[in-house]
Amino acid sequence: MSKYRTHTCGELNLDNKGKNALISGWINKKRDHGNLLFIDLRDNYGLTQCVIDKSSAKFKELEKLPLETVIKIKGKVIVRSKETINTNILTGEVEVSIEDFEILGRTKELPMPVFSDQEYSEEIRLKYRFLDLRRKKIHQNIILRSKVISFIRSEMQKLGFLEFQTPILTSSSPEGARDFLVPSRLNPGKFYALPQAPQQFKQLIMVSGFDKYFQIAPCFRDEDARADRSPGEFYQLDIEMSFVEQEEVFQVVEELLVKVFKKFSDKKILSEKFPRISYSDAMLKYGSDKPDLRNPIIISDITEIFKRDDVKFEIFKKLVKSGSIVRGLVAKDTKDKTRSFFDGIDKWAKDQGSSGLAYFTLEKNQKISGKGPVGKFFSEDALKEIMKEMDAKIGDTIFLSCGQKENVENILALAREKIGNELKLIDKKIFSFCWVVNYPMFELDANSKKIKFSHNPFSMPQGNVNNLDLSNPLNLKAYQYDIVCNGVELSSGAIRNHIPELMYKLFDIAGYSKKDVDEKFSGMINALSYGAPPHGGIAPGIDRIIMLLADEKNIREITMFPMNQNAQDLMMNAPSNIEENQLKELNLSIKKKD
RNA sequence: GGGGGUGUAGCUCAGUUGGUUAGAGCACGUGCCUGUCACGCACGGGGCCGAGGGUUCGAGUCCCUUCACUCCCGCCA
Repeated sequence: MSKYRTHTCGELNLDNKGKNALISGWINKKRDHGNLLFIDLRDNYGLTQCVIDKSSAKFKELEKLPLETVIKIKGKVIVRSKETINTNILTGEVEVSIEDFEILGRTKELPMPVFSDQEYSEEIRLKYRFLDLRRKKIHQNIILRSKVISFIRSEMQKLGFLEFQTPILTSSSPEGARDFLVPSRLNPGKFYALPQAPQQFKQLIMVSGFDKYFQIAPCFRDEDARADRSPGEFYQLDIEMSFVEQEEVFQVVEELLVKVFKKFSDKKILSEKFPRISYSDAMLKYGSDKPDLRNPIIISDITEIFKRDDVKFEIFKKLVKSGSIVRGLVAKDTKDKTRSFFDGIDKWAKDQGSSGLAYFTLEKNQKISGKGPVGKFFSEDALKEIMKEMDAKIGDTIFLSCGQKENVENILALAREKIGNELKLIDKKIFSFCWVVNYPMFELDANSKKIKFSHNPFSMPQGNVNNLDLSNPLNLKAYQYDIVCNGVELSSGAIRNHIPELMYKLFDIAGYSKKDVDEKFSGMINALSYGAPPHGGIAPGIDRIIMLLADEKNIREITMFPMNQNAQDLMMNAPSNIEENQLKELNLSIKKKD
């Protein structure tokens, strides 16, 4: 028998009636009636109410113990009278009558209460993470995370995938995010980099003939944090398969994600066969490559309307003449909304850094007219055309943005979300997945005006690989795909380019010479030259999946020991200063900041 | 690197137009209370109002600087 317990705190019920029990845990809550004391004892599994009255010699001592003291209680399981049953806890039909107890771990005064639904500052939560993690909601989130990862692992194994570890100390790569660097003692002046993803390794695993690989892989990127993005490290379900085309990757991932989301959430999956949307369609209709498809609002391009003579909206017309575009969206059935609602949207848009949103509401008395600040600029014919183009009806409001494509996409994507929320168009009880496909291989860097890889440089371009027209690289599409769920980018993947000659050509377009490629990607390019199978994969973000399942907006709520926004661990005091001799060994010196 | 928000008791927060001794709930301490489950009641300890400077007869409150936390933009193949 265990020295500490015969049962956990979530275990006792009517079956244990009259039995002796030994339970250990934290004092979650006391209710002291002076002559009668209730103690809720908590462990990982649940709560058990324990009771003692003043006739017991132990009463006085127990009464004095502060919350969160760890104790062992010895007592008898007794059945609660009907009116004192607590249906909120697993053990609510019984309680333990305390005969003896022992203090296992004392506590100082708590810097933050454990028993409370209150919210606390991140600072205190992160510094005392071990207390924070005792609290119910986050404790359950972390358990959920563990279960999801175990489930994924076993499903992947069932699907015939093999799990492999890849190095944590590897080489810095020029593409992508900023690397975390680790100085090498044995190779003075040289550095390892922590992997941003096991990208090259997983491809090397395919070249090595292992066929189907997965890993719950830590990834390290030294970029600034966001609510949904930890600084430093995050986890991906890294997957790679040989001898597959895009569709075969889709099949595996759809099946897996549907299983995971069905098992761990009550929310409905809108379509188990994820709809596919081309990147260009997504940018047009949703202004974003991570559209929230729960939101029914769709963006349309009506630039042409502003070239008509019966449209007098001179500001937009002038901009259109000089190359701007006009796109807009329809807020359905908003004729009864107040002026302040519309102005609020316009003001909000300006706060987002745009030039604002023009709007008018469609009315019909004798004839169709536009009501609102810019409504008068449109003839009835023009309005009819707009209604046709945008699928708008009388009583709807049209919001318009005019400007450079990128800015228009941006503000309308935000407006779509904002208006969708304000009009309560977004069903919070569903998951709406989609594939975004046909990403461009290259894009123009806005600052340098140079052509760069738009996603992953190792992706396979679409078209006949033996006779690819590279004269207009910006038109080239790649077998590159993302999964988006409820507006969250869940994963990114691609069919890889396994043909070295083609890879040199593509890198050349992005400004890398053959020599550059040979140096920077030596492991990969070398391997591809010795008989590489066609292969492809994907890497769903574990943290984001858990966030969706746990319905949390902040990644720290599903991360056991996260860093704060400045990439500091307040509990462990990382990063920290190091000893002079450590620096010396590494041949490093710190330049003082002035 | 840039913009917004917050900072008052151990914790969560009030604090009016600049005006006496800065409040509440929880936690902690003392006492009362035998069926509570957010138990109740009474009393008590606890404050460099993030830090520094300024305006003023007088600053938690106004101004400047700075620090911390957070959200967003940039960044994140």
